[in-house]
Amino acid sequence: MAASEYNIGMANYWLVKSEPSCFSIDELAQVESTHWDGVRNYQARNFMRDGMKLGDKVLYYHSNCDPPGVVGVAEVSREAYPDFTAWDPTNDHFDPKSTPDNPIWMMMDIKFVAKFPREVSLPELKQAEGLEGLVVIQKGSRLSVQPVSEAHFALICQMGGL
DNA sequence: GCCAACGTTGGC
DNA sequence: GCCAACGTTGGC
Repeated sequence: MAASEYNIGMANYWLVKSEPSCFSIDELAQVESTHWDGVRNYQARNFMRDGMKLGDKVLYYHSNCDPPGVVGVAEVSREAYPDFTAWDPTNDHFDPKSTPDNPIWMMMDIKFVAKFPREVSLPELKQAEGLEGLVVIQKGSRLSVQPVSEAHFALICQMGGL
């Protein structure tokens, strides 16, 4: 199922990507909770704004590293609100199209839940039986916030040793 | 570091 | 509205 076809109202499980050199699962564990800012993709924003509800569980994925993969679980601790980093000209993700009166980008808060006893690498995800259709294993999948089915979520947690 | 895939921008 | 050019993502 393509992400664009996903029925937003039914999703309770998600996957977010972060480069560990930027913000790793260990850093999330240390700060307990953080705002998930800097998303500048409309599809990802729409998932945050319209789909992600308080308490929804989130797979935490490390991208752009070796190996990439799912490293733990977080949960939504505050639903979408305007991403104020878009209004700051000194911020890397500054976007002059967004203003306090008409914010176009959203962020949310997530909190740490658990780190997997073992990382589930991207090659493992691709090889696993039962993960067909998982967005992150599709070729060219760049979406940084993705819906995940309940069955896929449960299987990946099991693979990670939770 | 390379480059394919993808999203966005802007000329027309 | 089309599409070429461009910038970014992220696996490899």
